[in-house]
Amino acid sequence: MKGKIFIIEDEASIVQLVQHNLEKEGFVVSSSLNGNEGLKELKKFEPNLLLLDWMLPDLSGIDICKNIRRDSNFKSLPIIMLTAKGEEEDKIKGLESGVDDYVTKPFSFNELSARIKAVLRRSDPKVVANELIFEDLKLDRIEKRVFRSDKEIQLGPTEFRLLEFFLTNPKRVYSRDQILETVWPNNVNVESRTIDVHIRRLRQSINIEGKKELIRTVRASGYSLI
Amino acid sequence: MKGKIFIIEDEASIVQLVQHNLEKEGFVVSSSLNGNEGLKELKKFEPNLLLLDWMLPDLSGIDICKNIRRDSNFKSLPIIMLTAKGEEEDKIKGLESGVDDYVTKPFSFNELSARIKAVLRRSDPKVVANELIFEDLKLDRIEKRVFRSDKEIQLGPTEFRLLEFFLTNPKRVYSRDQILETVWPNNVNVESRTIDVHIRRLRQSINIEGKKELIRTVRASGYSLI
DNA sequence: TCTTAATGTTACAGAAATATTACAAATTAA
DNA sequence: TTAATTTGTAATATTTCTGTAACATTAAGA
Repeated sequence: MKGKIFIIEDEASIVQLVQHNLEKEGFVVSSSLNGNEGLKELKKFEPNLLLLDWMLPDLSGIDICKNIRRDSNFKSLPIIMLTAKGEEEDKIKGLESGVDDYVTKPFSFNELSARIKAVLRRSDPKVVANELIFEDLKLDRIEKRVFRSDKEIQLGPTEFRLLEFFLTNPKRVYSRDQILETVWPNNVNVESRTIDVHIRRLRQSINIEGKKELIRTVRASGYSLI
Repeated sequence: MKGKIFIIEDEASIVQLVQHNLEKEGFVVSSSLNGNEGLKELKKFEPNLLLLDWMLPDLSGIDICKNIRRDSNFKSLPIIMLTAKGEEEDKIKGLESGVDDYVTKPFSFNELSARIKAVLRRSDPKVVANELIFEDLKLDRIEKRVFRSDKEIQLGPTEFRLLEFFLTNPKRVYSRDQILETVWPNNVNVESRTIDVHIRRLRQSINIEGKKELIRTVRASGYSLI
């Protein structure tokens, strides 16, 4: 079950872009171009998260923030602030007014999306997918646990990330280079053969007696989750 | 759903040729003959991929590239660089400025098209066709799987490429030389009779009981997919 | 029908890719 | 600090794939 997101932001183009993409991801979205009205609508809408522009024509983002925090119904509403580059970042960072995160414009939708999910995951795990599931394999991103057929499996950090990666796109074949780029921290240089070893370790961990192999080797191409 | 492609290239004849052919293939294409303007238009256009000339009158391709990579909205926009022959290939190859591929002029449209699709397939699989289908034969380029009448078939790497090749132009007859050029990695020398053997292996794999032969021998000419 | 060139088929050795193992260095926990 | 875990790599084993040569079969024209 995806959650509800409210946007208060005066640049219509941004609202449009974000709203459209979030809806495509399954969120229910409502928005306002204006601070005062936005506040009212927001309280009717009861979102799981608020995207809030820092600089609005009528009310400043900060004022809205404070207003919200005073209202016992919304005291713990997660807020992500949208700020223009260089816009007193320090103030916002240090801000104890209860902003959960902030994103500086211009931002890519993917970046924003990732932040939203990260915040929701912490504050309201129900509304965001924390579990990646494929067949009888389950990975919980919050609890950092992995299960095969309801039996918990112990993985090292790298094997965990590797499995997480495969689970985001089951069946798709990834080359060793693609795996390296995504699973390993940037600018780390490891031999591409190293991946074989981690694949082996992952296989060994997730293959329990009597269940089928889940990682497929595609010669000359790479690996995939079946 | 095909994607959007933007072209920045000052030779009008090239732009025309490429734009026309890409549109014929179903892409939405926009272009600019000029670096500075191109940058602006590009950001409005929001393409899935950029074709970028290496040498432009005003800005160099490299500068554009850097500009794009600094903009968080376009940080991961795939870029294919167009370069004249011998034009500091090494620099471009070694380039860490985030070019995804490059094509040297003069190039055939087919070559360019193939590169574009290969890059898109990695970065943005939604916008490019991943399944090649002919009668009851299906090849999935992302999952690297082949099915005949919904029954999965196991192929070695070369047989996979060979079938992929035939599937891009069913019914067309290819000579052994054409097959060699396209299916085998460049600068590899193999006997042309070797192809017969691979055809045999491919036939053996894709011919399932009760279904008709799919590869046709055209004496003195070559082979085709029926 | 005979001849011949082209294609089909088979088997096999070497090559290439992947799997496995062991170990030392690096990291983390105790 | 020591102990335990995790990581990357190199060395080795195993598997799978490739190209070729040798021989078989087929098709088409003389």
